[in-house]
Amino acid sequence: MRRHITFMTQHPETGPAAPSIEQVRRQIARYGLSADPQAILVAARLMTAGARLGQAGEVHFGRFGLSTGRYRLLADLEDHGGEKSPSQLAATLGVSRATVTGLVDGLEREGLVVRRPSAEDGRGNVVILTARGADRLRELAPEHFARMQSLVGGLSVEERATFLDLLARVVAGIDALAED
Amino acid sequence: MRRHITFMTQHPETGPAAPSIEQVRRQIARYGLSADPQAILVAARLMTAGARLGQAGEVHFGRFGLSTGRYRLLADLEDHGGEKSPSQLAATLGVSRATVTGLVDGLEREGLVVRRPSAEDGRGNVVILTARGADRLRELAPEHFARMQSLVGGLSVEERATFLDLLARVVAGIDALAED
DNA sequence: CCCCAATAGTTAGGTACCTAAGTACAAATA
DNA sequence: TATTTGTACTTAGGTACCTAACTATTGGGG
Repeated sequence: MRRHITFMTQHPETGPAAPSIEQVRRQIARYGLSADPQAILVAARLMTAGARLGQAGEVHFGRFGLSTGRYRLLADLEDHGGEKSPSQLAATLGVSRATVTGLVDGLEREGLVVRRPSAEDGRGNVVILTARGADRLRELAPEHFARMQSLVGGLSVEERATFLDLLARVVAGIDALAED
Repeated sequence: MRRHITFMTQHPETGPAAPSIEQVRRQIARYGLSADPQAILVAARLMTAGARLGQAGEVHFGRFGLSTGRYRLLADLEDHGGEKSPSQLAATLGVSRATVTGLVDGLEREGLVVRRPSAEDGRGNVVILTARGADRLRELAPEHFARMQSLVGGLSVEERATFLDLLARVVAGIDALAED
């Protein structure tokens, strides 16, 4: 039971080419810098992997008539009893309130959530998961979790633990990328 | 010497909340599935990290009046002698030709590249890196590589090697997410 | 020699993000 | 009590992606 999805149905086949260590060395040399090629390579590969993963995620969720952002909103909503304000959603999803507005717009068009004015706060809305929305989540769950699991299926339990640890430490360093 | 950048100048402060193992367990239980919570957690964290890294990357490149996509195009161009067709760029960057059209549009507006009709192929263009474009790359290189390096600065050389290996194996499994 | 399929690039429409500005309402303060 | 400050959400405009459709040109097969 596939829906009218007009995006992300073709396999792009491509995916960003992972940079090679030689390419990195060449770049560093070109500007006469003293950076560690291995470190740069790891960072570059991680960014490439992140982009590829993001694109694959869109294809994945597209199969269910959703996008990554819409799925995350729906799942977060269900995790919170099916009712939450846009501001709360923005905070836990880590996106701006404007983005939540857009996501809810789309989900509401599809009938997966509804907006109701907040009882306590005259300024606020409450986004409510509909039965249709809950159905959609239930429907995609088996395939979703199976695919997520197969994503890291090539790693042993110990390797996954190691990966989780290393990943967390890199994530902690992400702010170094953007800090003033 | 910062440029007229109107996007991504505020620190969003937020960043997607990393899912907890309990949250994952709850989701799996809700649908009566038998997925391995640890595996799901790793996959979810990786997707979150990818998204965060992508956003941080935009902030990073925004400091130089560029975006991740535009920087990658510029760098690839320089790596290739400063001249390449849009199709070739699309292939190595792993994006669609339509996306390259948009990226080149922006870069051409800024005077960092120019489009010239191809001599061999009447259908084709050649995108050429301008002196201004090369200057921009040279200008941002020190800060760029320093930040990239500090991104993985929390990892030892051995850990980085391990991370690179594990990452490659996960990337190899990415297609499992989107395959038919 | 001509036609037709394949390719190069652009355009149109859609999605997710962002920032900044605008509107409505709440809460704190003078 | 009136004003000011802060918060909630939306809207406007911008960027990067995507697919699908369209134009132009190339190149192979009848």
